[in-house]
This record gives sequence, structure tokens and C-alpha cells, in this order.
Amino acid sequence: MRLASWNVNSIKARLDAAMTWLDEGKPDVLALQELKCVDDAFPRLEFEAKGYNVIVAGQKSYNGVALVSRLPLENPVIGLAGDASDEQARYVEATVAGVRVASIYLPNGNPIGTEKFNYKLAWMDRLRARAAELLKSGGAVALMGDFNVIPKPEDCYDVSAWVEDALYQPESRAQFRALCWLGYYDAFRTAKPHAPAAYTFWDYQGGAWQKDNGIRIDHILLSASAIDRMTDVDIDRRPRGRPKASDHTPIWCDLADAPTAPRL
DNA sequence: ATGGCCGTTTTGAACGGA
Repeated sequence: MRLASWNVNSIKARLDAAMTWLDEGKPDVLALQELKCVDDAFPRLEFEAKGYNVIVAGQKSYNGVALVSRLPLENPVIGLAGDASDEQARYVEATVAGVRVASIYLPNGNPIGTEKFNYKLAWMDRLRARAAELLKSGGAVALMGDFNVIPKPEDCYDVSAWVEDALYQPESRAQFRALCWLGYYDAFRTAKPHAPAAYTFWDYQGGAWQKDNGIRIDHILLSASAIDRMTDVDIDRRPRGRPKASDHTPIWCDLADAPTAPRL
């Protein structure tokens, strides 16, 4: 089963690109972020025509996440627990073939020293609580999305350009590590610990794509029982190099079928 | 040199993004 995540920066602006990537990336499950549209404006029919089921958590103009899957999306949950007053559409989860998958659009948090940065850190507290809850069953879990965190210096073309940014603050990175210490594995770094310039985002400005001035902020975090089944993982840079591209590009991983009996 | 991009919105200057 292939799991993938992509911040499309408006699903309406990126519909052709999304349809193209479904054909070439062949994800079984795709977590989408930054839809920038309400539920009814999501191009549901186009996804369904390609054989995908759809769950949308939309919002006007900003944010918005979705899960699309060839297999049924069971027991969907929209929204992240812990703050009933939070109206931003940044989280949706469901079960596909026994794997609990989530599409996550973690707050940007800029500028630091403001309520926006506090909101980011508080949101990460809530995410960690939910992530811990999901591990209790021992089943496979995949947290996928735009985490808006640069985990380590090697995940950035030039750390000096990001030291004042919310994505590289010590607090943001510590929160990301705390999430991992619960028992989640960064799918890409676990398989490719020394891969250089493994970026998922390049700014539209300043020729960042042409210079490969990128950062790795889109992640797939897998529980132990999920990463134990992982056979491949990669970042697909092709969509970023095309006209009218999102500033993010997809990341994906493959999971082998669940063993029907213990293998040891 | 994030001054220089992109998408969105009570459509036209402002906001959010990262």
C-alpha cells in the first residue's frame, strides 16, 4: 500500500497537477493540505472518477485538509481534540485497510514571539496527545502532512536563513522530537539517514527552486508496526518543476501487506 | 534583497504562506 502526502496550496489551482500525480505517483492513500476551499468546493467528482474515496475538512480561503483513498476510509475523525474553540481546518484521520492515517497541516507559527507561534506550540501539544492515544492499540499509524518543522540542519539548504523562523525554532524542533519519542519514526530519515538536499518545499521567491534552496518540512511519521512494514520511501520532485506548481512536492512510502501471523 | 512569488478575497489592496 502506497501512502503519500502533498501540500497543494489550493486544490482548485492544482487540480490538473493533482490528477496528473495520481496517475504517475499511484498512491493508494493521499493526504492533502492547504485546500483553501470549503467542503462543497472540493473537486470530489474528479477524484472519485479516478477511483478514490474522499473525506474533506475544508475551510474558506485558508487551511483545509483531506484524505483520498482507493480503499474505504473508515471511522473518520475531523479536527484535533483539545481546543473546542479552534476553528482552523488542519486535521483529519481515518482507517484504511487497518492503518490509521492522518492528514496534518501544522500551523506555520510566524512571526515568532507572537500569538501565532504560541498557537503552533499549543497545537503540537494537542497533536502529541492524540498521537499517543493512537499508539495504544499497537496498530499501524501514519501521521502525514505539512508539519512546518525543519527537524535538523541537514534538512535545510542554509540554516542561517532560517534561524529567526518559526519552522527552525528550538521549541518547534523539540516538539517534533517529542512526538517522535512517543514511538514514531520519520519514514524518510529512517530509510535514508544521509540523503543530502532531500527537500519538500521551495519558496516561490528568489529562484529558490532553480537554486535548490529547499527545506524538508513535509513528513510521514510511522508507528513501529507501520515502519516495520515499510519497503520504500521517497520525495517526488517532479511536480515542483512544472508550470503553475505548488511550492511543496509529494512525499510517499510503501507498506507491505500486514502479516497474517507473527513472523518471528 | 521575503522589494522582486503565489493564491485568496465582500475585486483590488491586504493577508497568509514559509
